[in-house]
Amino acid sequence: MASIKDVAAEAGVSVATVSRVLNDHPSVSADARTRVLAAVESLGYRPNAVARSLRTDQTHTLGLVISDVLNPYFTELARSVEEEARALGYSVIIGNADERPDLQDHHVRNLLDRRIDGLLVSPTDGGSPLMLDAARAGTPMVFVDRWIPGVDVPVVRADGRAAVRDLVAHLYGLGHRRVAIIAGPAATTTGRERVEVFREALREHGLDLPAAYTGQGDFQAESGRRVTEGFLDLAEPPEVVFAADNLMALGALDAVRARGLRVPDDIALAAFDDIPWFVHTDPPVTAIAQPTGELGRAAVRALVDRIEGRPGESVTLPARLVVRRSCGESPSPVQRSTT
Amino acid sequence: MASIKDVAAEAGVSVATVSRVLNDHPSVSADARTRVLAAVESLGYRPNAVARSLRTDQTHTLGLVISDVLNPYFTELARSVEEEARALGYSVIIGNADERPDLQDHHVRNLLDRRIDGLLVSPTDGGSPLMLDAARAGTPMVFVDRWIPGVDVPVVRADGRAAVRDLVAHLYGLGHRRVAIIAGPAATTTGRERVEVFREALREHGLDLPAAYTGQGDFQAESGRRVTEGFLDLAEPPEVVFAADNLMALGALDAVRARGLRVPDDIALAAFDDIPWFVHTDPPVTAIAQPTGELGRAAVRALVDRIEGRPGESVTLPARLVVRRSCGESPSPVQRSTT
DNA sequence: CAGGTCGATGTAATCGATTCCACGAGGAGG
DNA sequence: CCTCCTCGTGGAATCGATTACATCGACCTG
Repeated sequence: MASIKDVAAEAGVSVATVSRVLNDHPSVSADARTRVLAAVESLGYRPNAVARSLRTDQTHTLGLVISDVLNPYFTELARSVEEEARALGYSVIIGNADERPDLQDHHVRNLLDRRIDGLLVSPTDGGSPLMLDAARAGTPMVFVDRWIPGVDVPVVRADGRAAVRDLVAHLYGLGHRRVAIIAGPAATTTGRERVEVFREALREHGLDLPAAYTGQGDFQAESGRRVTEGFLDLAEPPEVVFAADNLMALGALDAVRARGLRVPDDIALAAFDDIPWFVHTDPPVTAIAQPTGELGRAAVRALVDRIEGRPGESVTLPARLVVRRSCGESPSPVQRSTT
Repeated sequence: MASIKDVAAEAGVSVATVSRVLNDHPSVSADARTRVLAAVESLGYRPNAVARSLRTDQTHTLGLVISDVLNPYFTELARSVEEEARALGYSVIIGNADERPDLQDHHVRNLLDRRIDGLLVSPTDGGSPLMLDAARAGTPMVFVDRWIPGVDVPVVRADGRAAVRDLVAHLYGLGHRRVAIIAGPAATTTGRERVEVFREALREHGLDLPAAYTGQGDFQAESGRRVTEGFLDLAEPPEVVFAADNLMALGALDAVRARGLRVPDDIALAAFDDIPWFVHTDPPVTAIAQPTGELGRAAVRALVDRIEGRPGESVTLPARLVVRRSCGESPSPVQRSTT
């Protein structure tokens, strides 16, 4: 690989001049500039980003640690993050935590060692010391979707409260009274919050969320299957299952199908997170849709603001209910989705 | 951030000794070693990967440029790639080309600038000069899923020939005669190959694949929708549509549903690439399943072999047909999938 | 015409690691 | 007791960029 020295030699100037041309510094003569550019061209020279980073202490790279790449929600998030970052002149390195705190820490450490300019995390647990230290040490950081309470880091997320309330009203209107939830890990904010919000909304309708109807999942498909099987084994199974993310809903569908039962006739299903496939599942799944792309973009903007010395604010956007057929047919045609 | 100098000062030794301890070089006294480790611990020192890479000319990082992150097939591939790479001591930087050659080149350039040790690509087109140059210049490289013919780079992929033949036999057995395909971009190997293999298999049954039944897609959902609408507008629409990937199958489902038609009664559907959601679509989709995880792992092994100076071989694994209900019910219970 | 300013350029320090080479101490062997 | 190794260690070069500082004309101005 040609280095800046080779270019300097070829153009008959010093490395300083080459560097100036490359970073278009004003005081370079037109003559020198053309000679350098010609040399760059003929040698196919590309600056070594490693050397540049060492010197400038900037990598123009963002780290993104997501909870699970197999989850279409996070995939879409990752895509919008990369897009916005690219538009702002940054690259993104993605780490997949697979919902495991140890893997999450592995990636955070790795990204920090690579001296990324900023970190975007959707934490899988409540308080990795590593991340707390990094935040305290001043590493620019933004939480997206999930967060760690009590840490002074901007949070970009969706508020599902209103949508969950709409969902419960919808379920109640369809006559469902025995309602269950497949929760996410209690160590995550979204894991806890979705249960609380759901329970609260139920209470407004005078409904209860008993322990037997509160299954503990981990946001991955297999746990959705397991919990749903537990529900179906109960003497009095619930009439509806609300999965706190789309993968656990997939697992729930697996479990129901394995028993030869049908949604929504035998048991109804709703999910947090809407994804394109929910339109085509059997039946189409009623879900709470987050403005995923907008979240990703807002998170990047907040992070880049922090990196470049501007404040960088928390953002909360509303989620909304998308009614389909997995909870039963609505007698009154209210709130029907267009899809 | 503490540097190696700080550690050296704290431990009362030279930076050379610190470096030796960190890379466990044999000739360091036990005394020095403990002092250095204590200093590392107390300062919370972590070596700067950027500086290290500059000196050693190794980043212990692989670049992975995939065609589309929103495609679950590539997501699964990315996951297995990262897993295997991690096991072998490498990190992975993912670039999403979004099926666009310009974006692909952007990422390849970016990765090359970062001096990644090796490149894993699933090319979106037939001959990016950038990649050809890189390959010629000796950058360790491996193609996965798709490849560029005539370039001396190992290819790790699935062979769908037998599975496609099985699929056609299945379709023929169900009485289908007017068969259409939604092809991928002709610039990709898989885009071309899947059509050819399909046409060949049809010919073995005396069936034809007319131009009107050969729609041009781009492996993304929207194109599947568009092509399927075209098919449905024909005076004599096909009885079956075979989508060359799962996203175009999703688009096809959208189009069929938008017309108020049903699969498989009005039109049958099959897809290349199997994904978990196909079990739960309405109806469950008959698909050709690739050994995705195995492909990702084999690709990483081949690439790391190249990087570390070993040969690094091409690998071809068989794909297989998974029959579900989207092509119609089989009168004879042959070849039914277990899922 | 002297002095000052400005534009273009080169020299060299620097970032944080790794590693070659030299050096001194101590032990083995003649 | 002298020589020769070996072992542990430090000094300094190096990787490829950026950038502060010095230099040198050319030009402007009083």
